[in-house]
Amino acid sequence: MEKFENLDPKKQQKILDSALMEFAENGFGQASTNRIVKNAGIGKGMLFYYFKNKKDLYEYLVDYSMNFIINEYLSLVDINESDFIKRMRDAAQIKMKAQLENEHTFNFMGTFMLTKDLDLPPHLQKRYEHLQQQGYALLYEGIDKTLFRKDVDVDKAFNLIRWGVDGYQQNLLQKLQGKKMTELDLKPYWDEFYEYLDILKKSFYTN
Amino acid sequence: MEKFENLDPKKQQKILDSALMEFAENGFGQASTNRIVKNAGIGKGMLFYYFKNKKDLYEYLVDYSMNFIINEYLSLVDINESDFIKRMRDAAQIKMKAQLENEHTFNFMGTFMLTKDLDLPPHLQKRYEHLQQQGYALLYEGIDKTLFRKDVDVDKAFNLIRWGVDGYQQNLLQKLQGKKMTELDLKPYWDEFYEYLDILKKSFYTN
DNA sequence: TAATAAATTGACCAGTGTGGTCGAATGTTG
DNA sequence: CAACATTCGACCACACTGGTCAATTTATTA
Repeated sequence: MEKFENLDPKKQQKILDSALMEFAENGFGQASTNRIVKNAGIGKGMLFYYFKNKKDLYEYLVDYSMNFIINEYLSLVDINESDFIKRMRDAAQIKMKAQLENEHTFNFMGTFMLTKDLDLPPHLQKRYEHLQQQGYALLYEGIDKTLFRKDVDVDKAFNLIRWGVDGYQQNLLQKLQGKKMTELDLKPYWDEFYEYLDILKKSFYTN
Repeated sequence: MEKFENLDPKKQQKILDSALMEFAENGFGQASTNRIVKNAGIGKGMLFYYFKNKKDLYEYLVDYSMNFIINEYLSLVDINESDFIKRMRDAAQIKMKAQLENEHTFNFMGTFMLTKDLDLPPHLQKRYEHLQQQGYALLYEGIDKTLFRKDVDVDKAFNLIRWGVDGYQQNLLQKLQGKKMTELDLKPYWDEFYEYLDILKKSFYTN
């Protein structure tokens, strides 16, 4: 494992990306180590020089992805912002940035969370539950419910805002798919996003 | 092909479900005919007695799925309903019903549409484009825009409503996943859905 | 009932891909 | 030079691939 971590970061990332992609698209069982090394541009032997076997590699990826998502997303969102829409705004921007910088990680984690085709060793399982809990807190903890309209069920407004934000994000990701991220100007998209948020605010908050 | 269509419908469906599932989960290339026959509970030979090869089977499934989605979903939505929210309500109910009755078809069509790992023969390609067009019309054709609030961009309201409806539907499907559909009482869920729609109406229509 | 036809099976085929190993070659350091 | 770390891909036994087909069971007809 240390072998892999002392590698040239560029190469490291290429291997990670290749593996994350392969597992995300095919699940653990159907994923092919041959394809991984081919797409990573390394010899077959190296993969098993860095990781002792397929499962070991997979668990490393789970660990890596969870770290990434916690460090580059969840822990960066200000949980003290009690205005739900503002918090969603921050979260969306942070998430989008992380997602554009490392889409394979998010894809991998996404399919991992909803298929779970391998049971994890206890320490990873623990960390996974912690991550879920942190994701939950991000959405629901410490929100100021007094900002919402009185004539609308707060939880429902909650969900509608969430679905709206997610919908826009999904939409944007699809539009940006494949685009080179270098000097990609996101400003107009954020402006549009803010307009959506204004509408949501006008619709679900007391004005 | 006629061989397959003259089969006992129960058995027919079991084979279809097995194949739809296999292709949906693994794509054309990675899908295994061995797994298909095993899960369908038939001998290997029969599959190639009904369909001349793997590709033939796949194309049959595409055709079948498109027919299903058009007949049991798209063509049942009243395109003359000009109230967007009402049309979305109808569409959601029809779609949900179809989806619960035949989830594998929707899964298959879903992954097919966004991966397209096989190019279709022209007549299927045509039908596919027609289906996309029908899906578009369902959302955008003949909507009465005067119902919307004047101080909110109509297209954005459009999208927010769409995302809200999709979000709820997604949410509901997940909750109902695996549940037996026999005597499954959807009424409370539709009631909840209507409450959401009321909120959307209150928020985005002129009152 | 006997004869014919249709439906069904799974062992079998050659070929491809599997996760993983290892001896040899190359690079690095002292 | 020697000792060691890194890298490769041919190679392994084996599992699985899409597809075939002789043999058998089942249904239909005469």
